[in-house]
Amino acid sequence: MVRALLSRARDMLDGIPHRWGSAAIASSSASGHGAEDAVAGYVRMLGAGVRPDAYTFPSLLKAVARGAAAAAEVGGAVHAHVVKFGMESSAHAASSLIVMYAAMGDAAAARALLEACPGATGGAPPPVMWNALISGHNRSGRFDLSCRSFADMVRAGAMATPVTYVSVISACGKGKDLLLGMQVHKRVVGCGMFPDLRVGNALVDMYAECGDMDAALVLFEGMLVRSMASWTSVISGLVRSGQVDRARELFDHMPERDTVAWTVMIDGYVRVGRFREALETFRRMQFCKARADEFTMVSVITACAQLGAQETGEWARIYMGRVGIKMDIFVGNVLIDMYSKCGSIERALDVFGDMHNKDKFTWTAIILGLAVNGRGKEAIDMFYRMLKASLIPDEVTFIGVLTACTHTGLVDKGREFFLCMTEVYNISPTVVHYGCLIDVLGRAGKLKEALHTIDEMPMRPNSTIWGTLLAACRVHGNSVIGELAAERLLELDPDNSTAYILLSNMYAKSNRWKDVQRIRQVIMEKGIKKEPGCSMIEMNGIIHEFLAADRSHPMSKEIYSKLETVLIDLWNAGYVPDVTEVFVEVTEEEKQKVLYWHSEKLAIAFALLTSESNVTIRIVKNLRMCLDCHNAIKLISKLYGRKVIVRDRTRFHHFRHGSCSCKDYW
DNA sequence: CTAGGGTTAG
Repeated sequence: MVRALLSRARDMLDGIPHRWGSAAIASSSASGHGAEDAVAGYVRMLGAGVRPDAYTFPSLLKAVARGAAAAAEVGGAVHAHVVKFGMESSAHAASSLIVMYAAMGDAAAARALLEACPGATGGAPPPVMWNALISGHNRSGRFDLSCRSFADMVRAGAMATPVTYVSVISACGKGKDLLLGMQVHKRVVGCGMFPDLRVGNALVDMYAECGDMDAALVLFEGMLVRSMASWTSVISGLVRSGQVDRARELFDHMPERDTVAWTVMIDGYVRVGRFREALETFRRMQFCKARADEFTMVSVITACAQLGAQETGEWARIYMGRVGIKMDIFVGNVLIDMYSKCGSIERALDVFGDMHNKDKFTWTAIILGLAVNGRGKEAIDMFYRMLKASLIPDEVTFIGVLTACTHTGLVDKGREFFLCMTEVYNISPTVVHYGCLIDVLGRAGKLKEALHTIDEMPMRPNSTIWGTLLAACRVHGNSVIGELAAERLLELDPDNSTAYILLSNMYAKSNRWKDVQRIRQVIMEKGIKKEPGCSMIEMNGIIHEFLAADRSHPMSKEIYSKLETVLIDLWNAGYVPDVTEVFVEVTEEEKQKVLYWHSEKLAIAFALLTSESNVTIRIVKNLRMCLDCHNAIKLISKLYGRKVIVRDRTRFHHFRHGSCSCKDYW
C-alpha cells in the first residue's frame, strides 16, 4: 500500500514545480482560499530557489487538509514533494501527511502511512502517529473511524497521551456516542491523567455535546483551572438544550470573552428564535471591542434574515469588508437567504452571481428565494443550472422547486418534480413535500386530485396538510371539500383558530352568511382566540414591533393620528373596510376599529411617518395577511406612490401601483 | 497530534 502511494506520488514528480504549480492552484481554488494561498506561496518559494525544510510541509499539508476532497490531487502532489526533498523521515511531515489523508477521507492511505512509521525503539508506530490518525478522522467527520482507531491503538499497545484522549473524547462528543465517551472518561481517571485542562475541557464538551448537561456541569464546577473553552462548551451545551437564559447567565460571569464565546451566545439566541437579542448581543460585542469573524457574521446575518432587517444585514455585509472578514461560502449562502427573506431578490441574485464557489446550499437558497418572491420560472431554471453544475439536490431543494411550481401555477411540472425526487434522487417525500404538492394542486383548483393525494399519502396527514387544502377551497369557493378539510383539521387541532377563520372566509366567499354567523357563534362559545398578530419593521437599524391595537410605541400618538389621515385618504379613494375576517363579536363600528388597528396598518403608518417617499417599506408579519389589510395596502401603494413589501407567514406581497405580486391569491 | 462557534424548510 505504501509502495503504491509512493509510486503514485513519484509519478507526479515530473514537471514540478511549474506544470504542477498551475494545476494545483487550479484544483485547490475549488476548495477554499486557505489551500490555494498556501500552495501558491509554496510554488513561489520553490520558484525563488528556496529549498523546503522540515517546517515547510506540516503547515502546507494542514492547509491542503482543510480543503475539500477536490484537493486530493494537490495532497498527493505535496506528498510527492515531501518524498522528493527527503522529508519522509521527519516526524512532523509524516504526521501531517497522515492527518491530511484521513481528513480527505482516504482512510486507507492514512492507515498505511501509520503502519509504515517506525517507532522510536523500532517496531510499533509511536503515539503521535496514532494521534494524527484519530485527529484526521475527526476532521473528515468520520467519528466512528476515530473511535475504531483509538481501539486499534490500545490493542497495539501504544501509550495514549493527553492529546489522544482529547481527540477521541471529542470524537465521542461529535459522534454523540455518550457510552463510549463515559468509558474513555473512566480510562482517563484510571490512568491518573487528571487534572489536565485539555482533557477536562474535552470531557466537559463531550457531555455537553451528548446532552448530558448534569455531567458536564459537575465536571465544569469541579475544575480547579478553567479556560475559555471550558466555559464555552458549557454555554454551548446549555444553548443546545434550550436553556438560553442560563447560558446567558454563565456567559455574563465569564472572566473574559473571545470571538468564539460571543459567537456561541449570539448563535444561541438565533437557535431559539430570539433574533433581536442576538443582534443586541452583537452590538454589545462591538461595544466591548471584541473581534467578530465569519462565524459570528453567519449568525448575525441569519438573525437579520429572520427579522427582515435588511438595513442591518446590509450594514453587516459592509462591515465585513471594512474590517476584513472574509466572505466564505457560508456567509454568501446566508446573505442570499437574508436578501431573499427581505424581499430583495435582485440583491440576492447579485450575491449569488458574485460567488465563485457554489454548493448545494447556495443553489437551494437562491431557488427558494426566487420561488417565495414569486419568480417561479427562474427558480426552476436555477434548478436545471444546479444539475448542470453537477450538484445533487436534497429534500430542501425540492421544497424550493415545488414552492416555485405552486406560485407559478405549474401543475404538471409540480407532479413531475415530485416523481423525479423519489425516482431519480431517491429522496422519500416527507409530509412537507406532500404539503407542497397539495398546495400546487389546490391552487390550480384541482381540489379533488388534492384530496385524493391526501388519501394516498403513506403517512398520516397533519394539520398543515388539511389547512393547505382548506385554504385552496376558500380561494376556489368549494365549500364541500372545504368543510371536510376543516372537519379533519379540527379533529387534529380543535382550537385551531385558522381553521375557523378559513372556514368562515369560505362561507363568506360563497355568500353563505348564515354559516358565517354559525361559525362565529362557535368561536364565541368555545372562546377561541386568534393568535395575536404582530408586525415588525426596521427603521434606521432599529426594529419596531407592533401588535394589534398596540399603544406601547413611544410614537404611538403620532402613529394613530397618521393612521387616521391615511384612512381618510383611503375612504376618499373608495376604500370600503372588509370586516369578513373580524372575529370578535362586537358592533359593526367596533369591528372596523379592530381592522384599523391591525398590526400591519400601524407599521405602515409608522413607516409613512418616518421614512422618505423613495424608501421601500418592508414589513414582516407573523400570520397570514388579512383581506382588509391587503386591500388597504394596495391602495396605499397607489395613493402615495410607495413600494411596500409584506412578508407574511407563507409568502411575499410586493405592493406597487395599486396591485400585489400575489395576484390576490394567498 | 493540542479544546469551544457557522448555511437551506417546517
